[in-house]
Amino acid sequence: MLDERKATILRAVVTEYIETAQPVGSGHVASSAEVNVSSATVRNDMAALEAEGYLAQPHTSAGRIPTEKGYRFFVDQLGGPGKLGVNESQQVRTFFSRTHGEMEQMLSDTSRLLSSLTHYAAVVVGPQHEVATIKSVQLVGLSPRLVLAVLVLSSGAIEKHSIELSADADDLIVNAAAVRLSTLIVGQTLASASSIDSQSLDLGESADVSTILRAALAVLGGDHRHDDQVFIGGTSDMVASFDAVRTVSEILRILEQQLVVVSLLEDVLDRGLSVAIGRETGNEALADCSIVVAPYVVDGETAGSIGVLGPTRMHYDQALSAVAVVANRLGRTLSEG
Amino acid sequence: MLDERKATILRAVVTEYIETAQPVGSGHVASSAEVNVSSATVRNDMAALEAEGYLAQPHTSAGRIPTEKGYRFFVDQLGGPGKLGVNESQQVRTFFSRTHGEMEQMLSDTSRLLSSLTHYAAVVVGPQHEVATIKSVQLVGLSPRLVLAVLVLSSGAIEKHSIELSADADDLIVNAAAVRLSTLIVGQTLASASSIDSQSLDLGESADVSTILRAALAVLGGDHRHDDQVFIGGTSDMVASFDAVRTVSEILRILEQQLVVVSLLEDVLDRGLSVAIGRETGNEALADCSIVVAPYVVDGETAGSIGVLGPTRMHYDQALSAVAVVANRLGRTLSEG
DNA sequence: CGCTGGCACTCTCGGGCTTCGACTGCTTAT
DNA sequence: ATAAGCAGTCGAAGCCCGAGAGTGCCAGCG
Repeated sequence: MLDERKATILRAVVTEYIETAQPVGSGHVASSAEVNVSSATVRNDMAALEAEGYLAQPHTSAGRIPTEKGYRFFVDQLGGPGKLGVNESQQVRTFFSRTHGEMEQMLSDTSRLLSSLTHYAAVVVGPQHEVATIKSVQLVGLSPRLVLAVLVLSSGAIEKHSIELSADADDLIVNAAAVRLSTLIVGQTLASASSIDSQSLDLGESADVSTILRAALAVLGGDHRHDDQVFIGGTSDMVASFDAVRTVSEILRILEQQLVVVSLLEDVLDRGLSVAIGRETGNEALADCSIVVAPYVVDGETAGSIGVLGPTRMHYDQALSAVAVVANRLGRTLSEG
Repeated sequence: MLDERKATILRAVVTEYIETAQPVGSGHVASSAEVNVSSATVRNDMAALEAEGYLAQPHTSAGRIPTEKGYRFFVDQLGGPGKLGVNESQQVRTFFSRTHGEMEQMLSDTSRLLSSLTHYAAVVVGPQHEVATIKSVQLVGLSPRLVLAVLVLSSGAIEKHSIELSADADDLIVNAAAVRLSTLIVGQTLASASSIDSQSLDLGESADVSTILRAALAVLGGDHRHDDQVFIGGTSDMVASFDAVRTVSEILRILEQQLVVVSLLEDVLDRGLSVAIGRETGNEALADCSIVVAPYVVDGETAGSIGVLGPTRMHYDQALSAVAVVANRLGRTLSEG
């Protein structure tokens, strides 16, 4: 597709533009170390690259800027994440050696780590609950008609659902229901628990108990996509990469919708990508942004994903390695527990 | 301090500046409805107001801009929150009539509501756990040396703490400890539970059980300030009020530090204020921001606080009423449960 | 004595103009 | 094919100037 020299020139333009945010002229490229031809030759090739859609000119007599296609080529030929700098890998190492305990805290800290590594916004999507098994279930009556179901999952995550009853229930009944519920679902995964047919179980129970049981199972079967835990950090860093407040506001609006963020990451992963550039993200408001994603694996299963969101002129190599390393370590750390 | 006319003029300048973000000249003020003197007279008074520190001039031959002192006077003479517009109160009413269930969800939604009412960033600090009583406590063994303590509070909130043991513990022992722990702390408040002297209780227990108990009580006694739940919404709206990306980035950096945000609000409340203007916030990075806060009361006790963060040229009356109304309704809604 | 109209002055903002410089594309020579 | 040179283009920066908004001050008026 592109001969070697054109590829080198394109690489040089992208690198330079990422660094300076200024259109890159043929002179700069020619004087760069990797290119050993005159600026005139570079000009010819750059004109060809523009014709093929890799570069664009803001206006005549300005330098060239990479298009999305240009970034895409650049990213593809990087060929996977490289190594992290020494400071960065040190930072990752000490982070994961110190971290322990509460999962939320840890995921939140991870998003901070990732944003501090990349200086872009970092997104950490917590493990899907579907695959975790239920360690314990408890029903607590908060008021006569309000019962709280508290699930503890093997991952250490906690899920709670409130159940509103149409009739008062006293503690004895609630406890009976809790015991029965435990025998039914402890040890199962959330997914299998939620598929229990509530019709098949009301044998031998009192009416009150089975009412609660049915309500509880119905709640469990509800939409678990809302339970995705999302941790976003480093928005202030990312913002500094843009110069229009307008753009910033739009990006923040996206980030405030956690469901959108999650599906954004999943979409990218589903398409088998680890980087989405500009409109590839599938979101018009992110036309000036790129996303770098990686899934992380806990106990052999893909559990969740992490990613960074930055400008299209992102330091892709650093972002790729940071995301890859953190995803890897995060998965390993969560597997140990 | 200020005669009636000067006060009216100051009011007019502040109102106009909040609206337009442009320096206000004597002509505009003179032609406004409340002022019935000539622009020359207004000029004289404005010069006096500037000398007294209420107004400032970006440069000669520009109009005047309110200083912090000017805003302060303006806010003080507002005399408490006014009424909300009909659309807004309708919005609040439908929100609180629909809301129910999970506390986190509700607080998060509340921050969305507040930001949509004001178009500024909204902060909702969840109820302090100290005052809630413990409804239930459960110990779940996740791995041989890792036990998760799950507390359900009367407020419906859940607290979880992981306990790392120095020796393996099997389920029987964990269960025994859980039972004992329940009798000790259920019904108490978190504060009183955490003050239980762990020395006084190891009578008659097996060594394993009392080890777990001591560890659990120690964890409960830990720093609860980290447990403050903070929900921040509407940053994208707020951002639109500023024009320098630099400023925006600094403000976001503050908002990312939830502990800072919480103490910011509490500081303001502690000083007996409901509005902090510019440097009054005590944070240099918020020099261009103002904060409007209100505590909310659950079951007669001050439980938490809500607030909005916007530019110093904020619509104070709207923000004050929105915060007041939402705080009121939120407190009432949480009291019912 | 306070208010007002008038006046001279100041300073920013925007348009128009010019210069400068960084590019490009093309043509021609090697 | 590559390089060198050259003419042409276009934005950015500087400059000037006029318009406009606003001020401060002063003198006169009720």
